[in-house]
Amino acid sequence: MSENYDDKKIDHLVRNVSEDELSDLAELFKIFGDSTRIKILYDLLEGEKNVSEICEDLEMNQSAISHQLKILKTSKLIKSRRDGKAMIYSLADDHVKVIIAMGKEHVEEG
Amino acid sequence: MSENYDDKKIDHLVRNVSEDELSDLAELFKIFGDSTRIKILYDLLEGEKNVSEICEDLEMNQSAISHQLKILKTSKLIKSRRDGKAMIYSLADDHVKVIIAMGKEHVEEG
DNA sequence: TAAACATATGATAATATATTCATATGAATG
DNA sequence: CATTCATATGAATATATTATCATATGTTTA
Repeated sequence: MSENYDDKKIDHLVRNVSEDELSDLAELFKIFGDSTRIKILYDLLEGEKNVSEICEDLEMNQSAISHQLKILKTSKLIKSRRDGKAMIYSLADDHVKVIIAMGKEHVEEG
Repeated sequence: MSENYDDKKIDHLVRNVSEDELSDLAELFKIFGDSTRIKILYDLLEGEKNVSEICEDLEMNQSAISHQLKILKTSKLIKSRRDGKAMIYSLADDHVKVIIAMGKEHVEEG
């Protein structure tokens, strides 16, 4: 991540957002709006992990995790590669970190 | 808004987030994860508005809007004051703008 | 190549959520 | 003070979503 967010950049990003773009945004935030998924994303901030590791970290069963991994992958928030029998997942980009950080700041101040 | 988000600040915010905090974050993002609510929030970026104005802007009926306004207010994303017969709503803080901006940047690049 | 291992997937049931309709509340006004 | 206007709210319905269970797929290894 090499970007820097100041007032000017934020104002520019927020200008002229169409209804369709707002709907896309809602879909994106919906992905973050589930505690299982956000825990998976946060888990992957530590680095790439396979499904079993994520299951252990979250103390949840494999099927539930796999279902949520699929949703996260469809949303392009994570990517995967195969390593032998295992599937290894990692974050697709740095926005996850920024979005979590922004949310945390709001929650902290509330 | 007078803050500036750089890598260092973001990394610090993202450090040591507890399970409970992640659940709170999920709840926050869930609020953004509905197109009616995010449209209301975006509408209020223009400034404070009463319920009727929001209904017209979104072309939705008053009851649906009021229900969502209540959810937004409970989440402390908006605040309200009375002006005669009207209730006037406005954003509670600047995080809304930042969170929408971050989301938009992700959506644009996807 | 059969068995074991890791993950994915489909169906189901339980739960949550959004909108609508009807109506209640609260303020202004003739 | 009765009516109108603006908003809020409760109930009901429709829809979406999540976790679980059972099982399928794909990979390695004995």
